[in-house]
Amino acid sequence: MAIVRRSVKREAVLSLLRSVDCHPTAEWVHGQLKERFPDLSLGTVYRNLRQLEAEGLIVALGAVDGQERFDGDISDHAHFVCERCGAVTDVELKGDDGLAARVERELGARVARRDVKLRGICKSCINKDMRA
Amino acid sequence: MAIVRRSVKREAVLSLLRSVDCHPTAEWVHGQLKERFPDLSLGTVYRNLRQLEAEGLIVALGAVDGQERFDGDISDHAHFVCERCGAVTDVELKGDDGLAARVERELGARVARRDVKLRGICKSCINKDMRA
DNA sequence: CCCCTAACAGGAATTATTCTTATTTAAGGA
DNA sequence: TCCTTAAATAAGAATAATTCCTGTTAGGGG
Repeated sequence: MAIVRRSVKREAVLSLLRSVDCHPTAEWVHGQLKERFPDLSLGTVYRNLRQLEAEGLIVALGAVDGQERFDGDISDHAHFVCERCGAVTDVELKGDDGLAARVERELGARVARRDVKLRGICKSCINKDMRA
Repeated sequence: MAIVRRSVKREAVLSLLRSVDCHPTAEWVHGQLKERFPDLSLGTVYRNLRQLEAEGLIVALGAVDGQERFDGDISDHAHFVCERCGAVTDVELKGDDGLAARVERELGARVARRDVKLRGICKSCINKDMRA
């Protein structure tokens, strides 16, 4: 019988990601959990993030300014990325546009997930520009 | 008056990107152009790719397997990314779904571009799995 | 012919991420 | 409780894509 060990630290990474609405980097996660686990190493955070992603419990959103972002919300939704400050905001996606089905038909591929990102300048960066 | 110097190498990078339908990495571009410019350095390729992107003449698609991919086709279209072999395929996008407009309204942001990616397994990787 | 500036090669530096190794931990059985 | 075993870990080394730096070259305007 497979020994199923739950890692307390991995659970902590997962629930942290689920509890925030930002889209943290590995380093941010490490900083947050350092309080509760003073000996937490950055390598452990990376390893657990990768494992959680492999299990489909979290999603990697791609790098913003050279650092990977993670999302604990695995529901189908889009993201707005501010190219000025790097902030990532969730955006509701209404229904399926049939794109995945079309790609499966036209390319003979199997589509596992879609990833919709909008890039631009967020409200607060626009306001900063005004004041400048 | 601004001195506008055309860089032969930058032009070569741009027209190479425009002439292929794959979505190359900087290293691939460097390898291709090495024939014509034996002393071409990888740093120059990176610099020119960045500059072309800043000018809006090419698009950076985000990293696949740790390496940035570039696209010389700046028309609004989606991409299918094979998670097995890393191949990137263009997918036509039919019209605007109004998402960008909704985000501008709801978030007060300015949306510059949308980026739609589908991930999964491409046809040829599916076939490889069959044979295995 | 002389500046001025962009462009360049070559290589060093940076840095996010992964890998390695020795160690610790916890679960389950005896 | 003690032992076995495999996952989990910390710490730090290693990797590798990308950027930065320095000295040099070359073209165009004046």
